[in-house]
Amino acid sequence: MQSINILWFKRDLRLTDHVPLHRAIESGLPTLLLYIYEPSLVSAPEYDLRHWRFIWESLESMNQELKNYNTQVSIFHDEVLNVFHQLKDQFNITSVYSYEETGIKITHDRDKSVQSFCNAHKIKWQETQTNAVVRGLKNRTGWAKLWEKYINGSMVNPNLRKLKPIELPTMNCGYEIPASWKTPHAKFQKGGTATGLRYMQDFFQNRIHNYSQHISKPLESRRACSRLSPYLAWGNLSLRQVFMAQEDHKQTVKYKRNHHNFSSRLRWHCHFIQKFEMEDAMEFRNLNRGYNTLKRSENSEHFEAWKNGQTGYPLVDACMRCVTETGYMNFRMRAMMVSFLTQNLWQNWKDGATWLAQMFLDFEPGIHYPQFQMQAGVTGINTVRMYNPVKQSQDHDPQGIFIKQWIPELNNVPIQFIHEPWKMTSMEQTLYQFKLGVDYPKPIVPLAETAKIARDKIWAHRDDPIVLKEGKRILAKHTFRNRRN
DNA sequence: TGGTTATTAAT
DNA sequence: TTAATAACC
Repeated sequence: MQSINILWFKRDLRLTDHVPLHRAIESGLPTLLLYIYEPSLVSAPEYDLRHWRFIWESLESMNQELKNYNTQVSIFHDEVLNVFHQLKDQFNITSVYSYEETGIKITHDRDKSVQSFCNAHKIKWQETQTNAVVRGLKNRTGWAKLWEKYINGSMVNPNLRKLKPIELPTMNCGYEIPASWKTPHAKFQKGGTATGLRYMQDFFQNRIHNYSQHISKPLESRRACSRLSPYLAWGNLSLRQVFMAQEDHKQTVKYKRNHHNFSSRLRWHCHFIQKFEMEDAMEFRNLNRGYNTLKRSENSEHFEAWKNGQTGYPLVDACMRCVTETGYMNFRMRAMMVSFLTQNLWQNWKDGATWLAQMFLDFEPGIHYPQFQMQAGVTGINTVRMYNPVKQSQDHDPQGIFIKQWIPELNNVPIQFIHEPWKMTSMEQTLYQFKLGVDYPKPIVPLAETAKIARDKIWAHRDDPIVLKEGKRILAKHTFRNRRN
């Protein structure tokens, strides 16, 4: 039997700055490049067609480049262990190389079973640290230094010329790859390193000058922000690749404020993933278990209204519809959507987190859950930020252009009512041929009242002894101790 | 990178 | 009376 190594791609769909691929190639053995679509992940509620499509585009982009080296990524659609078992029957597998994944429970459990499989068959599984996320830390002491070390390290570009092609026998591995995964969709960003690089170059050359000014605006942010999030989430680009490009470009401009603001957000990226890496129960439970006793309501009608953009609050509804259609939303509006669900509608964060995971093309578990819980106010260490959608609307979409783009029912509503259509009198509704409650819903909950109730409850609960005790634990584990407060 | 309300300072 | 600031949720 032929001895081979396996390079198992997960959320690292690229060929540049790829340490495991480099190590696999340099080992000297022929390396099988492998990607596996897993049915158990495909059926998980966090994932959506948009993700499988993005992955397909990423793989195609890799295979396009690999043509020059007479090889391809082998793509399967079956459970990982089934694929590994069949490969083991065909080859003498020496090592499996991959990146460490900070994922949801399904992928974590799968990794544990892969580890047992490897142990049982004397296969060495060599995992490499992903970006600046460090496995096995007990607290954050020294983590900032590790981040610096990673970000200032050199890129590791594998020598693809050394790849030795492998004849793969016909294998009976699971299912066809659905045609819908291979069909591009114009409204979503296209996957692949080449596309990611084009976004990056365009950002630094043409768009970053509006970054700080437009970052909070639902419409303008779509152009002024980098739009690199899906390429980072799926590993089309490495974090330091983006960071270094930013540093290089910063040297060429006079005003560095935008670069500074952008790079500070690149810093936050690994900070949150590290938090989830060290506290993966956040996928299911409140980080601060003191909040378990603060009960939320369960109202499926409210939840459905939120999901479908039918809450009666124009900016909330526009954002929800937009993210469903396009997979992207800027940070502030994401925070507002979550704030409305968990504070005004007083719903648990879990179902909302699952839904938006599905909708965000850039779904990154390690950022998603910590952010969601912070916004839901269940960490006990962050101040609760409750967004007023009317104020956000007046501040960041004053002309209602974004709102009207996503809520055509409001097309007839004049600008003075676009943020608060419920304030139109029946005479004005007749005048503008718009009927509240017919053309567009009345607000499903009163804004000021629900906000006050939520604020009072959340803040009263801050003094709960378990919240305080947990707060201390969380601070010690997840924040930088050498800092004051 | 919140919002609301009470308090104080500035006209 | 209003703008700025602090306190509180």
